[in-house]
Amino acid sequence: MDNVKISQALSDPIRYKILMMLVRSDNACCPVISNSAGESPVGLCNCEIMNELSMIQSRVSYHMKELVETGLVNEEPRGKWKYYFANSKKMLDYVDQLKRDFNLE
Amino acid sequence: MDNVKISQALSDPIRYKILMMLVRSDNACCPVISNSAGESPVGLCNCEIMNELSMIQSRVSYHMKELVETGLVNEEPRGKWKYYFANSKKMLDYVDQLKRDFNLE
DNA sequence: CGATTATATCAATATTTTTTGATATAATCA
DNA sequence: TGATTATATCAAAAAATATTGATATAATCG
Repeated sequence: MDNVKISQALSDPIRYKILMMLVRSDNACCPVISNSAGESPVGLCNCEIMNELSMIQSRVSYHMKELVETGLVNEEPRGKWKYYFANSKKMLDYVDQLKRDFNLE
Repeated sequence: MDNVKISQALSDPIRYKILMMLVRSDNACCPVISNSAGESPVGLCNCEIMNELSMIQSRVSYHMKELVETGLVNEEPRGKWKYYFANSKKMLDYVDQLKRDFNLE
């Protein structure tokens, strides 16, 4: 199920942290941009995450791919950078499904 | 963090399914019992889960231990059986923490 | 254009998680 | 009591994930 895959994405402390960073991201090391929804400035690029978490580049790339694959994160290439945005809609869907599956509230 | 550990518990399709079964459990293969909160009949024993999911006993044991360790499931030994109950409070805590961490709603 | 910078991917390794079968414990039943 | 039944645990194997370093791609900068 979709929720299992998302739980799996959230089950790594690094990815969980990155998601929180994205949610809270304002502008970054990289040039300030708007996302496609016109909100501005939001998003983080790989390099920012690397620096923030002191991780090597391929490791960041790997985890971002995992996150993007679940839909929890959207990406937007911009010049030589790639920006990432938290997808709140998807997060909410996850929570709502949990509530349904586990009879909450 | 606690939420990472819980996500990890939810990230296995079998455990996710068992949780749903527990939430929906009424009475079972084993004698009908009440849980310590006096609600009755609820809970499932190992054997029920084994049969339902066609899993060997040690595998069920392993997954139940994982679930109990997160607090998502409570256990109650009763004679030679062990009954399991979904802990809705813990599930709600998880959801609430998600909302806070990811700025939902 | 060539050099630099950002990111992706790949193969090898390491680590973690899951599964199995065997054995242990402990309660009930006859 | 001994036999049976339910569950736990353990060691080994299998499978899945994560990490690293190397190399590839592709955009920008001078």
